[in-house]
Amino acid sequence: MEKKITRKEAILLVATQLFSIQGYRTTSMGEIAKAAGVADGTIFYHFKTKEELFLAVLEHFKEEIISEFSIIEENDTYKSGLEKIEALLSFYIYLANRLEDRFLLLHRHFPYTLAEDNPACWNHLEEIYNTLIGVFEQAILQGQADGSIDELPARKMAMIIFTLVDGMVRLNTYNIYHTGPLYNELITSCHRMLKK
Amino acid sequence: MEKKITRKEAILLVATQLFSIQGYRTTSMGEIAKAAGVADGTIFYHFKTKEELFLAVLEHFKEEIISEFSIIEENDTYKSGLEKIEALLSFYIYLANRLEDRFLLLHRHFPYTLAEDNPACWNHLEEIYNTLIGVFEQAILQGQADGSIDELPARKMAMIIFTLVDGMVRLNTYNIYHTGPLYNELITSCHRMLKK
DNA sequence: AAAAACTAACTGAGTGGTCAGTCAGTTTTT
DNA sequence: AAAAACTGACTGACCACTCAGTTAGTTTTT
Repeated sequence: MEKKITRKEAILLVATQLFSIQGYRTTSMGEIAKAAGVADGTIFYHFKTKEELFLAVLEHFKEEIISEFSIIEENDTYKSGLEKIEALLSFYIYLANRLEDRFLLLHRHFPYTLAEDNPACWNHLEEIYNTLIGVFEQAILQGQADGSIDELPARKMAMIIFTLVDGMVRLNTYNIYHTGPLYNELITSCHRMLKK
Repeated sequence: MEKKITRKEAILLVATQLFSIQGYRTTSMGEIAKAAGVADGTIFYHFKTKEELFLAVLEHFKEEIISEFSIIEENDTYKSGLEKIEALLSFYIYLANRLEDRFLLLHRHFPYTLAEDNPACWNHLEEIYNTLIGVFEQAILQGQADGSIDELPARKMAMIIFTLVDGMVRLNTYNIYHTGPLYNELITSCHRMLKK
């Protein structure tokens, strides 16, 4: 028995793709309606405004991110903290590929502009970043406990590593450089940065 | 004797700021005209379309970047390649602060979307990135010659380092985290990455 | 069991507003 | 006087959002 997708879910799905790929301003509500196979008015029945629809998209992504990384966190069978960092880097790149459109959304400017005067938006973004940076921080702390990682400020180093891997994902989606061939250098660089 | 600014220059200046801060789609030609103290039609006298105005802004930024880094390249009195990397990291952050709006433009999505079907735009972006990455690459090669930097693939490591600084600048402008306190960790991380 | 009443989901034509680009005419420069 | 620079009212296209009404399904009444 297939669970049949509701119209509201269809709208949210299509909106995620179009907002991500084309951008918020560039995507019209009519376009979303058409792509979702729904009348223009139907969107406004489920989501009061365009902004509210966008926030629903962002909230859904937040929940997805948290869920993905909590699975990784539980399944914690790495030998050392340093090895866990390497595994997390791989997973981050894998996830950014699998959830390509949502990560693209995170690399657009609109969410951050909206966040300036929309506390709900700001909270979603903060939770997303806290999750993404948090996993690296935990691995660093673990590595410092087991002796595989040097005594460096854990949170700050986590931000450095996040910045690096996220920057690579971003550069890749912008199509200026293909960062795929940089994978080995990413791993060894982080290794050199952290090891005792 | 002040060199008096032409109307065309005034339009270009205002357009740079507004496109950077507000975004391309969100900024109307009327808004630019008003801010530049010029009639709506005047913009179209100097720039045929909005897209052409944007390209002029990007081209101007490209020339600015190239000029800034060629000065640094000439004034080359650092003891070792590794020390030059550190100096370049500082300069990058200093420049990203001084040319805040133009760097913001580089972190928006529109230029990359436009580049997909506009070769001129693509060339501007490529030259900008080649300049930014090139300076790090040269410093690495120099460091490998003088023995201060390990034998790693120079171009790839330059991209890694660029990604790291640029990602920090970007994270900072998005106001989620203030990356200023990460400056020391940035320097030491790059040092650990590269040193023999 | 049939009819009536009610309800949530949905529709699409219509509205007011915005915006890139035009153009006929005016002002400034050479 | 000719050319170049400039003006601002105007146009057609687009867009977020509204709303009066339709449809399908459920509950209540008879």
